[in-house]
Amino acid sequence: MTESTLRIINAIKAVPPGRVSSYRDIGFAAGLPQGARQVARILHSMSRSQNLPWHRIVRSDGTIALPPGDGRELQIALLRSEGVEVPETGRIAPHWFWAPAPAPEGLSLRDSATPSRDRSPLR
DNA sequence: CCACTGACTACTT
DNA sequence: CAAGTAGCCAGTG
Repeated sequence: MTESTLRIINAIKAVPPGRVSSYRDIGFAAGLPQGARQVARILHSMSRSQNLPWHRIVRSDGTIALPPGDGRELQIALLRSEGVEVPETGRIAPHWFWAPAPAPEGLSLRDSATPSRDRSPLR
């Protein structure tokens, strides 16, 4: 279990009920701007043992990552029970996204040297 | 130690 | 819109 894994876990736990966050934003908050897949891996393998609010994490475009029949329906139900509006289209509006707290100091998340691509807004 | 793997993303056809 | 491509990097075996 690495350092960054712990930060990712903490970032996930910090998402409040009734809001959602994305793999990408969690990665940013944990100091891993390119760590979306690591966030996904952690959710996949540790959500149970670490008691993570896995259902509050969606793709950066607002769609649900889980395929139908593999928890997708449950995730939608849980989100709706918290008050999050999940339209029939399956795309959650940006309005429900929670802005993660910046990572602790010393961590260079967004390096300003990197061009436009790391902070491009939702499509 | 090495080689996959993938609850992702951004870009390009 | 849909489909294909190229990076990403912590787990897992």
